[in-house]
Amino acid sequence: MNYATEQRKSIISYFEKRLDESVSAADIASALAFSVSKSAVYRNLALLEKEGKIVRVQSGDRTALYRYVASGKCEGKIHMSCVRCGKTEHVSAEAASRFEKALKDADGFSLNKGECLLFGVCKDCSGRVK
Amino acid sequence: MNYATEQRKSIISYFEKRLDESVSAADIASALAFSVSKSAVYRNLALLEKEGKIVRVQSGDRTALYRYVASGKCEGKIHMSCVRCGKTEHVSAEAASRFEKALKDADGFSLNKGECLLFGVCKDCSGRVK
DNA sequence: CTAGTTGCAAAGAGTTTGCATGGCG
DNA sequence: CGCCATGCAAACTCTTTGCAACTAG
Repeated sequence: MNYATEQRKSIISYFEKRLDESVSAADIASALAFSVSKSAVYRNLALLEKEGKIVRVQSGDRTALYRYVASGKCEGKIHMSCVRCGKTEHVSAEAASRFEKALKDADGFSLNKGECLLFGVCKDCSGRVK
Repeated sequence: MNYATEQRKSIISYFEKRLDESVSAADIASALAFSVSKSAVYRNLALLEKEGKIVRVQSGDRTALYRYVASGKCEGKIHMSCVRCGKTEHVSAEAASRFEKALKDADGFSLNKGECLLFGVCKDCSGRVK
């Protein structure tokens, strides 16, 4: 099962070029409009999510965003998104693992780091006036 | 502006009875079906969000969830949601503030704690077999 | 050849909006 | 009385699904 179709390859390669970004189904569908249909996009997103190659994350509005994790580059990374500029970055490894441990110890909660998206104001924006 | 209509009061009182829960527009609309219309629910949610009385949080699927923060009970609390049982709890204050500080120091990122929802497995579920 | 996959269009779910009516202050 | 808010239904957006045709293995 799971054929390597042209469509699937296009979608994966789209993700591979955007390792740190969270992209929506619409982003993919419009970028690949000539080679992949909208339904194939949705079906492959569901498949890839089930395989654990991508992770669904929150978005300010109500569209689902997906991030590619199969490359390992974002594996186990907590992402933080700036509410001013929208940029998304990784939480530094030390802060993340210390927090993970604290959560485990204090609350008995095992964090799924890759699924978490934090909100706040990034370094670049905290200087600026609102 | 912002009249205290019966509908608005009903919605706020609905939230006040569920301080730690994240509720959807549909939850409210069906609970108050006889006194508040669906559009009034959505319009009031938008209003309350703008006023900062409720916060919108992520949900596994694509429906928006809202949490009441005006009571102060959840103010500045990071919430964590169990991906197995769906329960949502507060991250203990120490873990949260230590993490907040680490983020600030290491990454220059100012966390909006109230807007964050973490995912993982809670104490009760981590014992159980999947 | 067979099971997984695709496209298209239609169906769904959740949310938003236009408009006339109703109610708070 | 004036302005904001409500109800209802229609409009929208994003996502899912049925089905026949197609294709990777």
